[in-house]
Amino acid sequence: MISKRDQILDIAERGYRQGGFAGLSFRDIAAALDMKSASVHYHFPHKEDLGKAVVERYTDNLLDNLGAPDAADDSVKIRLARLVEAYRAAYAEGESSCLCAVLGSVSPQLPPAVQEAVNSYFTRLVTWTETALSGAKPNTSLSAAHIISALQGAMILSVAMGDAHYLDDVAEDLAKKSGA
Amino acid sequence: MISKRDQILDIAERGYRQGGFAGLSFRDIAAALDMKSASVHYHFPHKEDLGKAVVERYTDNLLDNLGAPDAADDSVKIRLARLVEAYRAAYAEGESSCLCAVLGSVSPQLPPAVQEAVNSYFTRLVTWTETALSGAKPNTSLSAAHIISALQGAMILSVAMGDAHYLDDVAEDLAKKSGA
DNA sequence: TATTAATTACCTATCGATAGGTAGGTATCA
DNA sequence: TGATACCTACCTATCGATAGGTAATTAATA
Repeated sequence: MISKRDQILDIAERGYRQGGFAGLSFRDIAAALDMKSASVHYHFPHKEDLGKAVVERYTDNLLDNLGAPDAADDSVKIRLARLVEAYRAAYAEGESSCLCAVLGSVSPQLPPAVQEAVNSYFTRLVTWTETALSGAKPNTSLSAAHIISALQGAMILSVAMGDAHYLDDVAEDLAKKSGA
Repeated sequence: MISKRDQILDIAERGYRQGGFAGLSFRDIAAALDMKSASVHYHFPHKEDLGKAVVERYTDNLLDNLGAPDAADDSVKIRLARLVEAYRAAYAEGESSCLCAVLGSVSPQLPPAVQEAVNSYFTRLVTWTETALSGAKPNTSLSAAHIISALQGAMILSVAMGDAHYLDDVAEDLAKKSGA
């Protein structure tokens, strides 16, 4: 049985990804769970608390799914394929953006704790990708920041145009460049 | 002398880029221009009208700055440099995202007219880039969608991390790949 | 074991602030 | 005189947040 707290986090994550931080209210969440907004405040006193918790859980879940970036029995290609697949799956469920693309693009206007959580998301993800890349042939034009940028951008294009092919193209391109 | 309508558009563009569509109100705009919110409604009756106008002007301005994508006396490298420079300049003034990255990422929740304007932005920009790219050596791994994705993503990283180097790196990489 | 104390997870009701939007009046011009 | 560009004054709906209360569960104690 899934705790009410986690249900709130689920609704909030979906809501933020679809409409941004300012686009989802305590009442929206309460309505979706058939409860009162005051009860949502019980679990997360301030909106900043909720935003922070959503982003942190999102980050932890993603890194869990990605697994170790330095497992000896994985190739660079396999590691990057896991990364790309995570983004494709995220888009596929609900045709919505990466949470941290949505939030990161308006970072200056976010509550400090949420800002920091988003910052941490990107830091951890770039670090993961850098580690995953170590051992790649140096002549390949792959860099961690470039890969994350390309995925984030393609996700936005796909959402804005309602067409997954932008993300698919980047996936294919990355698969090719990461060799056999 | 700059018309009040254009001043509203200026404020709205900056506001949307920093805080998203839901993050800027008629009252915010009025306060910034030392007028009343009812007067903003005089120029743009509904928020949807304002959003649409902001995106359309943004798109037109960008394409104006980019110039013709098929001028005979320009190389592919020069054209792409203009594109990249437009994005770097957009970030530099206010360290804020591309308007259509902010809006596009929450597209499903935007008023229809704004959604269409954002869609049109990406369509026109990808078309421009495709034309600008024609004539490039086919062995280069450059595609219009990839370039736009990379720029949008890097811009988000730069805004979220408060560090322009993500955008700079993509710029450098693109310059290298587009040959002499 | 029975009683008490605390805690959990909600509720109703309300706060001041703010959202988008409107009706109708007023000053300034061609 | 009529259009333009504002204004005052207001509306309804919603925002995040808080106060105060209640039933059910759990922990501690006599």
